[in-house]
Order: sequence, then structure tokens, then C-alpha cells
Amino acid sequence: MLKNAEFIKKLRASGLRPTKQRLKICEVLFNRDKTFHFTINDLSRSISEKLNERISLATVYNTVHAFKDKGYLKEISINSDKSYFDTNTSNHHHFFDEDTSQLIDCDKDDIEKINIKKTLKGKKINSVEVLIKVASDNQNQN
Amino acid sequence: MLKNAEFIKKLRASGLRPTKQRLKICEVLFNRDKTFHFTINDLSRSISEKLNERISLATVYNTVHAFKDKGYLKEISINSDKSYFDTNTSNHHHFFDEDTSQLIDCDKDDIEKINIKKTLKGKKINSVEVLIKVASDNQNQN
DNA sequence: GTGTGTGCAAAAGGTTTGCAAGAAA
DNA sequence: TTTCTTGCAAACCTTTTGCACACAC
Repeated sequence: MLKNAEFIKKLRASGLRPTKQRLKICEVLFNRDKTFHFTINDLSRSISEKLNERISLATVYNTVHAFKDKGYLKEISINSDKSYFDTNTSNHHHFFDEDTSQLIDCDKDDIEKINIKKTLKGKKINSVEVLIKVASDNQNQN
Repeated sequence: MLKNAEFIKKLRASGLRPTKQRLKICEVLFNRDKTFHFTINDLSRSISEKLNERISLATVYNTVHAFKDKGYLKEISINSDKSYFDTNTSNHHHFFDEDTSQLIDCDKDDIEKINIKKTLKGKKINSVEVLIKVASDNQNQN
């Protein structure tokens, strides 16, 4: 459970002014036990539910993008009409449940290291993302 | 180079009426040497450029979705405001060049088989997609 | 003729932008 | 007081939908 003072320090350190809205968003995003996978809409809903407060959509978008640029959030590559973000910024992969549209983290141990043999001239690899799409198994429901 | 008659046969076989528009779209999509990675917008532009003809956007959307459902096209998981499709429906992965927004196919041999150790109860794996994001390497430009 | 497909325009949904008012430094 | 941030509404872009007309069978 991070305290407000820590968020303020963190924001200042990355050149972001610790405004009331950004601190609220930090609270919703980072004061939790588990990783949070969300769309902007989810986050916006969480803010109103948890804090009983309203932050303008434009500000939520601004903040999420700022946090992503600073490395506090990660955007997940999934083709969808919406963008998905993840509070777990470590190098990891995802299961995507097509029945429920839920993302599930994949631990480091769940997938063997991926070995890429091809290289592209003059290009460096920025990230390697694996998305495993799953759906209910009708052959063996449980 | 596939002929019109073959497209007609293929469409009929999958229960799609071989209309003028669908055949044109087949021509643009499948009469090429290399794999085609595209957004709906790219395809629409290709149609007007290559065939000097206009097909309604709604029809292009309908057709691409129908072709995807029938397995003639694959949708690629990449987070973007647009959807990307691929005429290569085999099991393969992609590089995504963040400088140019271009997709590049990854051959089977370029990546070792991915071994997933975790399983989710009652769920079966539908697909495993790897996306390797690259960008120009400023340290070693060439 | 019957049912499917097409095309247009309008609507929908997510995201971005411009700008005036407000808050932080 | 200067600069950054917020909030609103409008704009934007991709995608979907409703409906009349046209085409395939």
C-alpha cells in the first residue's frame, strides 16, 4: 500500500506535477495487490466507484499516456476496438480469454525464453510480446 | 496468379456468392507474390489504385470479415487504432516496425517453438501470437 | 421470385484536440 | 507570474448499422 507522499515523490522525479487528479489515478492504479489490466473506460469507472469522484475523460487519457511514457504502465498488444493497459511493467506475457475479454498474466516460468534467430538490419528489438488466446473447451468442460 | 474461375469456385465452396465486388477484392488480396499486410483503409486504397474502381467501405468491411470467418484472412493482434489483416493464414509471427508501422512476417524457422507450461482449466488454446516490436538502432545505424 | 449482397448515409464508440479557466511552481 | 494541467465540447477516425435497391440463384 503506497502512500500519497510516495506518489508525489515519484511523479516529481519524472517531471510530472503531482496534481490532485494524478494522485487519485495513482491511488486507483497502484494501490492494489494484484496486477490491474484495464481499458480507459475501466479505469474511469473504477475512479468513480472507488473514490466516488469524477475525473474528466481527457485527463484520464492524458494521465495514462503520461504514465505509459514514463514507464509506469505498459500497453498490451491485442487487437480490439479499445486499448488495454497493464500496471505490471515487467517483461511478461498474457493469456486473453476470448469468452470474457479478460487478460491473465503469464508468469516468467510459464513460457520458455523466446529465441529469435532473425535480425533486421539497423533495427533493434524493443519488445517481444506473446498473446495466447484461449476459449472454453467444449470437449472437456469443467 | 489465380484466375477468376478459381475464386468463384472457392467462394461458392464456402457458401459465399461470387459477386462482382467480392471477386475484385479477391483479385487485389490474393493475386500477389508476397503476403499482404493491410488495414481496411489500405485495401480500399489498393482497390481504387489497382482496379480504378470504387467499392463501398461497408462492403469492404463485410467482405474482409466474411473472408476472415472463412479462414482466408487472419487478423493480427497489434494494438493500434486500426485492425490489421494478413493474407498469410499459416501459423506464423510478426515483426512490427515502429518507425514505419510496417508488419514483417517471421518465418517458422525464425522463432523456436513456444512452449507454454501453464494451462487454464476448461480452456483450450486457440492461438499463440508473437509480436516483436523493432525500431531503428541509433547506436548502429545502417 | 426469394434471399443475399451492396451502397449510402447516419450512428456509434474510442480517442484526440483546441481552448479557456484553474492550479502548481 | 509563468507554465503546466484540467475539463469541456467538438472533431476525428474506424467500424457498425439500417434500409432501399440491385443482383445472384
